[in-house]
Amino acid sequence: MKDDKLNRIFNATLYLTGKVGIAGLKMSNIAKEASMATGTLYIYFKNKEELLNALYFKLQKESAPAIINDISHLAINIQLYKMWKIALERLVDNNLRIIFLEQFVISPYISESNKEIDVGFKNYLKQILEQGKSENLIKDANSDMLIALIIGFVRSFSTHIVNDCNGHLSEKSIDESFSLCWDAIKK
Amino acid sequence: MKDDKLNRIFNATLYLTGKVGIAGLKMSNIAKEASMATGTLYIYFKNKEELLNALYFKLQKESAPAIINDISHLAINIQLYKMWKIALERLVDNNLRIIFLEQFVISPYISESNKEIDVGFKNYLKQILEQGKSENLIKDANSDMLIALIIGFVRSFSTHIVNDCNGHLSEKSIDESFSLCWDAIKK
DNA sequence: TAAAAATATGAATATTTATTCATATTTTTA
DNA sequence: TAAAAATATGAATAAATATTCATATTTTTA
Repeated sequence: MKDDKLNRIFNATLYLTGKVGIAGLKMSNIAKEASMATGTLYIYFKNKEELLNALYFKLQKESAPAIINDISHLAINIQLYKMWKIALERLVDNNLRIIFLEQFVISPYISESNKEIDVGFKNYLKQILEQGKSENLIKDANSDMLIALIIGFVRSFSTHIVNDCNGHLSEKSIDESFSLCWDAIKK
Repeated sequence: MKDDKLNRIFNATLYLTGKVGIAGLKMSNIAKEASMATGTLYIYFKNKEELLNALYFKLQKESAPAIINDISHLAINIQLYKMWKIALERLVDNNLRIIFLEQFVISPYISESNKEIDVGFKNYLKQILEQGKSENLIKDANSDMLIALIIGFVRSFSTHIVNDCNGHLSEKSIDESFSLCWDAIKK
């Protein structure tokens, strides 16, 4: 199955990036981790650069919030809570992705075309925040500042959960952390 | 002057890490950026690994908060404000350091001895927060969660200032961002 | 099911990049 | 200030790692 091989390659790459960083990534190790011969990697990708760019592209695509339309009719704080929950759960489940994405964007491997793709998450968040401000629910602070708080916190907290709590994220943690977040941004 | 050469090497390494990541770091480029011959690097460092570890060690040492003792008699919110301000200003001034540190800790270059060094900042923050809880000023939430919010926000916001505001950090920004932070953690 | 096509292998080769070293320059010593 | 020591140079070499390719295996086609 072709997709299976691709996934094995991608998973191996993510796993190894978390372990040794992009600086330590070797094609031979990726192949070994994916249980295949080094040469096989070159059947699926022209070279290392294309492999990494393909993975980046896939991760970017997947990180687009799938739930945007379903929640737009809800109250702002509920929308934000749902986004918070989904983002936090995703980050905990996919902590390796963050490491890869953050390193990749400043690595020498990133292609020009991939540079242009950007997370819709931020824009969507911004939109909700602006609406919240107009409804007088959210502080009238600079949106970028509010976004920095939300995104910085969710990332930092998810890393803590992964590193110090063995990846176990309780409902209580989700609710309490969102509560902190909400207290910061609410009017 | 020996120190000058060392600084040139360190600055070149930081600069290039910001530009191409640790994955893209080449001894020849470091030398060129520092305006010296490649061989000269090997007079100051045994090899690439030692150069990077030395830089990491230096950054870690410098990041220890120098002002701890001066402010411990002040009210908790003032202590936190001062720490916030200093941390934010430092991060904006030294954004390249964060990039280096974050990549380095999971790179294959980090030595065992350097793994043990850790930031006193978190511990100090924890201490202040615990005191704040006992004085009923800070929410009775898990300290690691509060720390994640503070550190995540300050990092994320400093990155925004560097990337989108040309590194210009106004007093207003410092105060407003701290105000968000304080609203999140205060009782 | 036999030939053709596609996929897989990993040792051999090519490429990149770290490191060395013979030589040159600068600084220190006495 | 002249010899000795320290520092600097960058082309040559060594080492690490990406990529290819002759060969083997598996899958598809008809």
